[in-house]
Amino acid sequence: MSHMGYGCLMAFDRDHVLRAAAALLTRKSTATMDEVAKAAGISRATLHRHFAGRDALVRALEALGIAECEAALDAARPDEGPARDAVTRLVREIEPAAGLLAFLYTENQLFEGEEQNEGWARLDERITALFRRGQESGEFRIDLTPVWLTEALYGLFASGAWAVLEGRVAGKDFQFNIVELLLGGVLRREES
Amino acid sequence: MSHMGYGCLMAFDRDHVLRAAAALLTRKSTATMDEVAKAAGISRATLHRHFAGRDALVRALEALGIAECEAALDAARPDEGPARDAVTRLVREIEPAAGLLAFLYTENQLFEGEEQNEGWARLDERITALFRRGQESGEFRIDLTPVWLTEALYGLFASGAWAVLEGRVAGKDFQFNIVELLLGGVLRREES
DNA sequence: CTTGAATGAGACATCAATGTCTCATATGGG
DNA sequence: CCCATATGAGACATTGATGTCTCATTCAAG
Repeated sequence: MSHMGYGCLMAFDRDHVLRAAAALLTRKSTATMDEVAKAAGISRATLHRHFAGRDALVRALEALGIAECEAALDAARPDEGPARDAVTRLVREIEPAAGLLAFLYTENQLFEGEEQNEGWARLDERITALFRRGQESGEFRIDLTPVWLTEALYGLFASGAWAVLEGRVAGKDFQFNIVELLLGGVLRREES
Repeated sequence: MSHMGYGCLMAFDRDHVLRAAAALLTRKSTATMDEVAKAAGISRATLHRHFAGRDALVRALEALGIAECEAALDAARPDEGPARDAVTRLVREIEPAAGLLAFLYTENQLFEGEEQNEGWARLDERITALFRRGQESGEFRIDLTPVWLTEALYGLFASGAWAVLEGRVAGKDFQFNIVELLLGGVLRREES
């Protein structure tokens, strides 16, 4: 009782449960608590003991998604080197979280109330800053706002994640597809 | 009674109701039948008389979205002129339906059962064909598959619609933002 | 005016998911 | 071995949305 810290007997792995929930909800955003529990391999009672309710579960997933994105941003070193390379690194680092991100992106109920997690604003700011840096260095065109580019990047993440999920595109092309489309666009160019 | 065709006394405007529902559900995808009815300015009873249930309503919205997209494709003349111009026309024509499209795009329950509306497949095919035409004519790069480009276009539509809805980007920039990003990409180029 | 049709308002039953509870069981530590 | 703790299974009440029903009202046509 003294130190009930993590790791005593706990057959319960919070991280594992969250990831299972994310994987399921990415495919079926209306999944029941029962289905989530089943997907995580635990009973509904246990799921409910650790997450006060569906809302709390979604909030936890939101926090997880934000944390993974921030970690990805850290790992991508967005302030180093050419902005285009930083964008490439960012997409690569965020790829494992793309499914979760796609789910959260569509869970617009999160953004209904005014009490939205300020983590999104931080993320937006960091990604926006990256695009702005690319514009100021002359690498990126300046007629598309950094805010729009950030939104578009989210959309491409969602599209990419779903396209892979449904088997329309190969999972190994995820990074290539997003980076090449975002940076280079569709038009063919004669260039270096 | 003889000819109860549309237009007798009907204060009920099916199209108006569907558009109100689309506008509401685009912002709050979990809106109640009650809220939908209120948003459409009719009673829940009437709403229920014309749409057997929430499911039927969503199906009707799906059919409306597909019809609008097909109309947009027709109007865009995807087989005429340079493919890049056809894409530009397509984005312009589809813009009014972008919000509805974004809602349907996230309503992935529609694609759970195997009985998904074949209209999507037709649309996918037509848009994919446009990108393929651009590749074959040498306008578009060939290292991004037409299928991915189609998925990405959907994602950009959703991103654009939401960004406008939340006031992050100006509505008048919708077409420009999407077309320029999709065709030209972010990288700055020295060119014509 | 009279009539038929559609609507609005509200009552009502139904149903699914949620949240809470109890109890039996297993498991690890002392 | 004994105890504490966490879990699984399931019963149970609650809640919110849904779908159905009735009835009064309105409105246009005849």
